[in-house]
Amino acid sequence: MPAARAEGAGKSGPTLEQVAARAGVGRGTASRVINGSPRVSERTRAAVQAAVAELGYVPNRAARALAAGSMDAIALVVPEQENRLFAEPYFSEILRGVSTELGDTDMQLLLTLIRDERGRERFAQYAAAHRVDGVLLVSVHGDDPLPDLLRDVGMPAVLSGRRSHAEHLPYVDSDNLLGAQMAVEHLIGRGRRKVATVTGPLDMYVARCRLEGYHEALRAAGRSTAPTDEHLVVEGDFTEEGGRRGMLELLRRDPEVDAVFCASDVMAAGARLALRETGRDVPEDVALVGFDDSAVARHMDPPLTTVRQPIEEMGRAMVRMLLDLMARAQDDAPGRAGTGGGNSTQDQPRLLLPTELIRRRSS
Amino acid sequence: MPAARAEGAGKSGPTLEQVAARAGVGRGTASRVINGSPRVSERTRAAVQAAVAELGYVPNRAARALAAGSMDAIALVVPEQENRLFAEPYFSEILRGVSTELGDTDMQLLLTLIRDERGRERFAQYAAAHRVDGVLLVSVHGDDPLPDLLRDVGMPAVLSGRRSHAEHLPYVDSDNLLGAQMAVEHLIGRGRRKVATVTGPLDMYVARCRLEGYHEALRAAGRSTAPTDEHLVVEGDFTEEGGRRGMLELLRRDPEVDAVFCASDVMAAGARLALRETGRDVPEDVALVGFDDSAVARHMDPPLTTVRQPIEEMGRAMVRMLLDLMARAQDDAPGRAGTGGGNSTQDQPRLLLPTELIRRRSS
DNA sequence: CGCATCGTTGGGAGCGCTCCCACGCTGCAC
DNA sequence: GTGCAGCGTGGGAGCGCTCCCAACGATGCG
Repeated sequence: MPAARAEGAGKSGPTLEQVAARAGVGRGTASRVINGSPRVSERTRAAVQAAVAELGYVPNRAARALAAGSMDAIALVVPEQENRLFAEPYFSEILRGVSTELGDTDMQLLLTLIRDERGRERFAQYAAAHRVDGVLLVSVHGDDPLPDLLRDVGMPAVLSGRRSHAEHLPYVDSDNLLGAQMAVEHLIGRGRRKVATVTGPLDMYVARCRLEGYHEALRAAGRSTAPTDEHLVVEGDFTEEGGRRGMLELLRRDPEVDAVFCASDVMAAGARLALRETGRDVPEDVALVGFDDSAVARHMDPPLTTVRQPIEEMGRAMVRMLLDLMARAQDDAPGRAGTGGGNSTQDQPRLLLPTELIRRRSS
Repeated sequence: MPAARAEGAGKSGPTLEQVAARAGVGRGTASRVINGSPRVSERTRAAVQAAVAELGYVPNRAARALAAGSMDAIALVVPEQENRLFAEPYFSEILRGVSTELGDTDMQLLLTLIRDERGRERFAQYAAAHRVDGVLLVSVHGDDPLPDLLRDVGMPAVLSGRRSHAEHLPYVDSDNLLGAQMAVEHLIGRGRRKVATVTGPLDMYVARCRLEGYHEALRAAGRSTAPTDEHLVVEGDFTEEGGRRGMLELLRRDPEVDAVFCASDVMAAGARLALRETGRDVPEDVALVGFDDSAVARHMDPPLTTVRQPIEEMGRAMVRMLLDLMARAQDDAPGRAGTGGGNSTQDQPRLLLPTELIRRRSS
């Protein structure tokens, strides 16, 4: 047992070279073992692995990235628009899912909050220069140029949530329509006669989906969806105050409303406020259902029936999808132009995860 | 205006070499301009900057890191213990602060969730190999070996929150003691006679601080803090159910309790539940104050009086502190052993940010 | 028995950058 | 006029790694 220990005392750990030397093999061979190449004899592999363990070798990412041309890192990009989605459990759960799924890889997670135009541009440039291998885009607005920009420079990217029905980029989304439909069907099933809704801002696709789910449920129940009944639909903005105002407006239009589906829990909280102000009980006078199953829902009085999305799973799925895209990009690059496979830009991966109704006392 | 554009078509952007060539200077000079070295003539600087702009040059981080030995990246480490602190606004606000402050640097933010022992070890090794330049540790437990390990390998690190009164590592914390004291003084000021408290888990320093603030306020008001009054102190665990049980226990010990300071909003929500179960009104029968000013507080019925910490500012301060430490480490390394400065390990930077009482209807 | 083949292996050639040494050149003192 | 700082500057030498090609011994075949 040679007394090899005094090397690389202060700083950075041992190098591949040192590992190779200790294992009595060449640099190339050591590299092969570490990267799991099959073309190595069992004996050699064992020797190198022993050396790695003894020296506590950790590959230098920078060197690896430089030599291999890939960064072993993906960016999670969060546009910090009014930090709405940010404080919600949404973000942290996505993060947890992403991180969990990434834990098995030795891919790095780079977190990028985009605050303004300047930040966006900076990131765009950064991505264009291929400083990351892939990008996860959380809650992009429909008019954000970033997604298409990324596609143009050939940077693999996955969206959380579609921007429109015809989303042409890879995405993972939850089934907002069906979720909303279930919520409203639940309300109808409880015998409610006048089921109204406070929608999200209708320039957001997610809001339109939930509204459509509302309509779908009414239609399925054989109830009119005629324009004359549109007075039971009010557009909100996903804020508490918006929910409150929406509820007040509904009550003004029709005091006999006995159920409201709010397109977000926060708006439901606002609606709850309005109901209290006007002396109505929940759920006796008006049943309330939200969407998101955020903390607010559990803590409302009464606890709010709501629709849960599998957010953590969405994060995980996004990562899986992105890694897949990255591998595909990797394979496509070297030569093989028109193989039999035919991965046209048309078959972008997409995934719709199921939503679930959480019944609580508000309905 | 030469028609130079067809270079580096598909992949990665232009290199320093290309920039230098275009500017008609050497590689070294171009590097100097880009890194803002003062030893460059004005003319040359302008020429290089023009070339950079024309080519859309973005330095290759990997190469820079490899050559310079620094990674231009810091890690934000979040131990994902029961994801408690994670869902709270705490985490997202810290993140916002960190990200904002980092926006001015071109430092990268690496997010690392540590889920288990294995993850911890992995990160420790990672850090030991100097794969990042600094570490931000969020909500470490007192028995976590990571902080000291980082110090041992000379990795700059800043904690959010002390682990004990004698924290010997750089930290940023909020004034929990004074915050709690203000809360309880407020309760006393409102004429409450029997002010109780549900603490956090007392093996956490933050919980002990808040408890001490409670005692301090009582003492300042000339009220007994004798052991006989300890029946007004119940240990909770920062969970809703813990708060509920704590409140029930308090009520059992003394049904005439008329005010409770809960060491977290979530526990206050639990306490609120218990009060409702036992038919007590808030604030008429029992006044309630929480801590954190989380979303729950605003949405409780009635809205919860609570203590706000400047969390985003804490994030920013942590980054500033860490960058400072990193610069210092940078300077210390080259030669200059015992300069006049005398930066012994004793004067670790530390910062205590003020807390603020947010008055709402629950008190 | 010689030659092609295959499974392994060693190590050179960079990846793009920073560091640093050496090289003009100018300006000034001698 | 010679000497010598000092400023800008160019470019070599790596940083630690992966990629790849040549080389090697052990086989298998004609």
